[in-house]
Amino acid sequence: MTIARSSSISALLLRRYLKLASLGDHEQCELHRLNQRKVEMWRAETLIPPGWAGSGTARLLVSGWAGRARILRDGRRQFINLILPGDVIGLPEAERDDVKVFALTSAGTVRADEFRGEWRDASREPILANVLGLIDEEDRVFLINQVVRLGRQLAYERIASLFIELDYRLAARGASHDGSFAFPITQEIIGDVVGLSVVHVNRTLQQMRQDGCICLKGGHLQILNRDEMSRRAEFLPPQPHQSAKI
Amino acid sequence: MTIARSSSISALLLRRYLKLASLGDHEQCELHRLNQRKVEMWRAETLIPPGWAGSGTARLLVSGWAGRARILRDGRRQFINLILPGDVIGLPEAERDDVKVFALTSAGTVRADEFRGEWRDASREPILANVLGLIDEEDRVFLINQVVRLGRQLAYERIASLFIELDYRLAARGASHDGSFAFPITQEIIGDVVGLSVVHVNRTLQQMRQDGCICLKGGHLQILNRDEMSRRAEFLPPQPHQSAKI
DNA sequence: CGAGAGTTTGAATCGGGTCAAAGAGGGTGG
DNA sequence: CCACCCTCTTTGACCCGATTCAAACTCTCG
Repeated sequence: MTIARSSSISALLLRRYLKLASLGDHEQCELHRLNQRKVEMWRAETLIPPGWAGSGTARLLVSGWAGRARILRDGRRQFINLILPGDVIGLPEAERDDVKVFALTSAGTVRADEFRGEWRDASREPILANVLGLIDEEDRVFLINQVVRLGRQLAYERIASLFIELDYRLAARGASHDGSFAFPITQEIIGDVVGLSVVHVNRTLQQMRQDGCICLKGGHLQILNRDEMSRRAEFLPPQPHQSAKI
Repeated sequence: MTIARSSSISALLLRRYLKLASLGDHEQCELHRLNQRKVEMWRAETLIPPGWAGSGTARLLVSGWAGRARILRDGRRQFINLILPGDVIGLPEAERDDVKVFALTSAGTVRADEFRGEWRDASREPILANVLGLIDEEDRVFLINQVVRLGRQLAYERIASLFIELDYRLAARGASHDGSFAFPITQEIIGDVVGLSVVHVNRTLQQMRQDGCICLKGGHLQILNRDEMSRRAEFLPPQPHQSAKI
């Protein structure tokens, strides 16, 4: 029953959620309500006003990329994870005052408190609540991948792992085709994600180019040799649980 | 059919949970049921049989330490987090076939599927479900700390951060007093937690001793200079949310 | 009194960081 | 349309934190 243009907010979410469960008309209608919301744009600054943590509000990122990071006293910065269009910002477990959410590009968000309230209520929204639960699970797997990357992988492996993961996540939203996708962040940010210096990120990217593994230019990334990249990355996609309740 | 001594399972959990919410008689009774369970001992091997993931079962660690780790092809190992007495093993989000749970000492567990089913049902167990939610939240904060440690901290800082975090967690269970607690794991395991080689862990510990920051011997750790250790660690304790529902 | 596991130490090496400076784009205003 | 500027990328030289290899030492336990 949805007409949803291919670029609408609900269409983005639908593409993603339909890979996790089948949504009925009701659920699609619910998601559709998001299209009416006003989009607010932000410029490379925090997407979460200080003191917002635990305020019960949530926002949905509809365009641009963002990232959750912690800053150490002396300025060192570490991104916990990257936030892509279709991800929710402001979940209580994740948003704390010591962890800031940065807009990495100009980014559009809409209010979406339903993601914390109604839609998580399994008795009222069994399907949606289940899907959101599966997504939480995926996110936790990505966090685990991040730990492994940072703890035990070399520069080449870390970046390969990140790229493969991004491809995986973007593909689920229809934003990556054949390992080719828009890639709007700087090498400095890559460094703060994978725990390396800009300089070394650059050298490693050169190496990947030379190996014929990637083509990265003009804000666009293409994974040319997925086998080699996957092998190095040892990336494990989150296998959704067979026993998804209901 | 155990008779609850002060070291009983339910007492351990009670100490911890009472810091997060006030439990009524009903909740305490529920927890008390755990004391009747048969304890199974394990020796330094996986606590989760392969294929167990998503089977709906959960176990409570009642003695000893464990850890969740991922092993890379060439043998590199990275612990995602440490599991202490009173923590639950087998939550669906965390237990996947590619992540193994190791017993780091001989360890006792009891079956505790309630942690995944009944006790998480907010309509039947509002208080318990809320407490378990808060604990999930804490765990996620510790995961974030782990990412920051591995991504942007030096050896000294990483280990200091780990020690302070362990003290924090153990104190909540009444297992640490004045920064002094039983510490049953080897330096090799510390290394696989904080992403360093055994050798360098050793050197760093020597340094800490020399600085008068710690006393570590005979399976016992004492934090002698908490200020200095905290400063270096930049450890942020998980502030429980002011607005805990109900 | 071994034997094995864990800890400690030294020496050589390496992955990655830091510093510094030179290119490359991409906007903006004249 | 060009000059200018700011941000991002790239490259070289040097340095340092951490790893690796190897061997000695210590402790515990049978």
